[in-house]
Amino acid sequence: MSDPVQEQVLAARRAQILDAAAHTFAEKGYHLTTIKDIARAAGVADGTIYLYFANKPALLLAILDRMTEAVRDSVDPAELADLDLRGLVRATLGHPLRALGGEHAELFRVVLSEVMVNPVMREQFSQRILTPMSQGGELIFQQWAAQRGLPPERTRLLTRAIMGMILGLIVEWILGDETLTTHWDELPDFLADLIIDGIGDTHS
Amino acid sequence: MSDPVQEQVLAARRAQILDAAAHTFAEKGYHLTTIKDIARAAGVADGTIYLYFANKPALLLAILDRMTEAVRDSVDPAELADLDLRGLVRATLGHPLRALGGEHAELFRVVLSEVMVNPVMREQFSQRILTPMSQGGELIFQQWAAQRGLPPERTRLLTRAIMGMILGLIVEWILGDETLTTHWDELPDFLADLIIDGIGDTHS
Amino acid sequence: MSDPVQEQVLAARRAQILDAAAHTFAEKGYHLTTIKDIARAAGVADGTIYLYFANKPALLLAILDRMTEAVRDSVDPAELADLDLRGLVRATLGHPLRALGGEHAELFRVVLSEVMVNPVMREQFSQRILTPMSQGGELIFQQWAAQRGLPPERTRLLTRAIMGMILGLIVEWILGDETLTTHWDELPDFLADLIIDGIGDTHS
Amino acid sequence: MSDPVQEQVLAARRAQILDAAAHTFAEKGYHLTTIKDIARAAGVADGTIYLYFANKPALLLAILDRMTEAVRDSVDPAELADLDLRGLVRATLGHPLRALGGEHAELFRVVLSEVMVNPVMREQFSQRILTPMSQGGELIFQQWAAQRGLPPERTRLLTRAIMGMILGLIVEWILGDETLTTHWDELPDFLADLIIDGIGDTHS
DNA sequence: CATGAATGAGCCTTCATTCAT
DNA sequence: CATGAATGAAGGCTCATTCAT
Repeated sequence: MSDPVQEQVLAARRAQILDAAAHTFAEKGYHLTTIKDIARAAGVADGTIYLYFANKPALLLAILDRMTEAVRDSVDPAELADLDLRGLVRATLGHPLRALGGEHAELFRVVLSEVMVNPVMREQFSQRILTPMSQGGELIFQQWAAQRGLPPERTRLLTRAIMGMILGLIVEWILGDETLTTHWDELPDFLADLIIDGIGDTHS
Repeated sequence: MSDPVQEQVLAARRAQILDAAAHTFAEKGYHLTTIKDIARAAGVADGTIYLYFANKPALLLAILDRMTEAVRDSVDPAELADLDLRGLVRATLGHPLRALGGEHAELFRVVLSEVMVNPVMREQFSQRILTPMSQGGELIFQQWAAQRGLPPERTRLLTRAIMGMILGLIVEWILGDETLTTHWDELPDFLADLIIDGIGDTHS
Repeated sequence: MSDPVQEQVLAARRAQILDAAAHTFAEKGYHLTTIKDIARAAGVADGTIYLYFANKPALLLAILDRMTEAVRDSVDPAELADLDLRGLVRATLGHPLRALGGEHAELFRVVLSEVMVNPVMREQFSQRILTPMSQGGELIFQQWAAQRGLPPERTRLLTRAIMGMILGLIVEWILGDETLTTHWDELPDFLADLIIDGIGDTHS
Repeated sequence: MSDPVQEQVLAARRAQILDAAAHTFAEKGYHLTTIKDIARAAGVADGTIYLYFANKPALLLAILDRMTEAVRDSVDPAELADLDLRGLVRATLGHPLRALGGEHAELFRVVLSEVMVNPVMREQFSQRILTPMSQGGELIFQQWAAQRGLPPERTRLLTRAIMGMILGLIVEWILGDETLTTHWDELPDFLADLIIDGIGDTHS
């Protein structure tokens, strides 16, 4: 049990199964994937999976855990320290767009799909991904808003709006929007300008 | 067959089944709902459902059809005619937020969940909801963009960003964000201001 | 009820349904044919069929009845009267080979298939087709056997052997034997020679 | 997988299921037999059957395979080597009459019934049973026919006629002919005489 | 720990039959 | 008599989960 070598082996096997699950889920979707599919992809027996995970939903939850870490690790607070507003917004937008819009997209699609429909997953997703993002975003804008004398209510809505934009763009992208596929890399800049300057002709 | 009264009866029964399906899907999700569940909810026998719909997926598609009509009917072009930019944006945002965020939300959740994972549903959703919205949005901004000398590319991205914001906010709201639940009605105004003016300190 | 015109109409409708059933059974087989298939082919409603036939098996039984008549009608006792042995055998063989091997074959296939497995059909088939054929055959050979001083036992076996040959050849033909398809018309002559002369080299 | 003991166990279970299927099919017919029936008869769970057979038709095909082997094993070429014509014909007839007419008859009935109606089964039956029998028979008669200067065409028809006689007699027997039931054992001798000598009064 | 054969509840779907119109 | 919508029992098959080896 407490043998560190043994623990490593177990952790490795767990990871191997989770890799297989992620890969298969991404390919066929959660409901169309069978435990047998995952076992085959992982090169283990069906029963083995139940030595590492309680059941099929637990696999998806574990994948969500992993995604949580990936998102968390992609944020470097130090990096945000000396940026001006535009840089800040640009960075805030760029991270999730890159983290979730890249190769993890197929998996994110499956997770989000289940999150929308499964209460347990929804709760976990909110707690681990959405809430931290909201709070992080609010923190960033709070300071700036205080200087401008804006009510905190606005900050909260602003954060939601920006997060929504990110989430929605990823969804649109997942659904196959060609314009987004082509211009994905330009988005952070474009959106930062949009959010900061708006589109309005304020001088006329 | 061609008896108009009989046709009405059949249409009513179809609607009755579809109502039951929508209700049950919304409650338990698509995959956890059985045909028996729907039949019971509709007060008909299992087999009766197959007189009106080819199979289970067809029920979901029919629901998507219904949603399509609901969204389409909620837009009144005449209403948009003499609005200024701010009013235009406000209206553009308000419609889908109300149409999909209101009572149809539970259903929208199920549909979107399946759309993300099921190619057939995705195709239909893109064709019937997303593409019309994109084109409508682009049309609206095109004229305005032409006056400002902006490249059409920007118009396209702008449309996506705004649509994304709408979609993402609905998703966030579905996932249970309290701030959004509380301030849902203020969103159109708030977002219109954000999009037109931006948050930036333009005078300094 | 006793209105002769009305009776004609009813008989015609019954025949129309039976035609449709025969046609559909022949095409798809008994078990793969649905009442709806037959109704469509007959141009009537599903329920109408039950006004003329008790249930699905009854349709097959009625078809067997029809086949019985067809076989019976194809035999003309007068024709057999002044034939010599060879002619007699030839005629005896030719009739069923033509009656069941021709266009009725598809239907005969279905009937025989069900006869082999369904006790009720088997009983009927034996009573109406097999037994009459046996008795007819025995009658024909009896007289001839008596002249030769053969025991009646032999006559009975001989009849079975010849009937078996006919039945078996039809089955082989149904199963797609090419040699038989090509030489079907020569069979009566060939078989008559075989049965009468044998293949043996009787002089050596 | 490659454990020979385990393989034996699996083969035994497969046989056990196939036995149960054969028994139940023979009793109730193919279409009236449910997977549950077979499972119960085999003493296993429904799902277990699908670990050994792809689906219900596969069970029937496997039974056909078994019958093929039984027929093949019943033929001993060496035994036929030094027989005269009469002995040869007698042996040729006796084998299938015993192989298919004995205890396998019930099963043969079901198989033949389905063969007549199901293209896949028909193809398999032709390939595995009918064609080998034809070719075997042709081979046997060819040599003899060559000596007599008969055209090969006749040999082919002769083989079909004899095979047809066998097949047809089995069918008649299956359908419950009492004369055949009583005199089944005498058939090979009787038929051999009939085929070789014919019934004709060759001297008159 | 690993295996994978076995389980059996449960799902979607079909279709013969009925009966109100 | 004719219709055809409605019924609901039943069937083939899948697959998450267990447990003896």
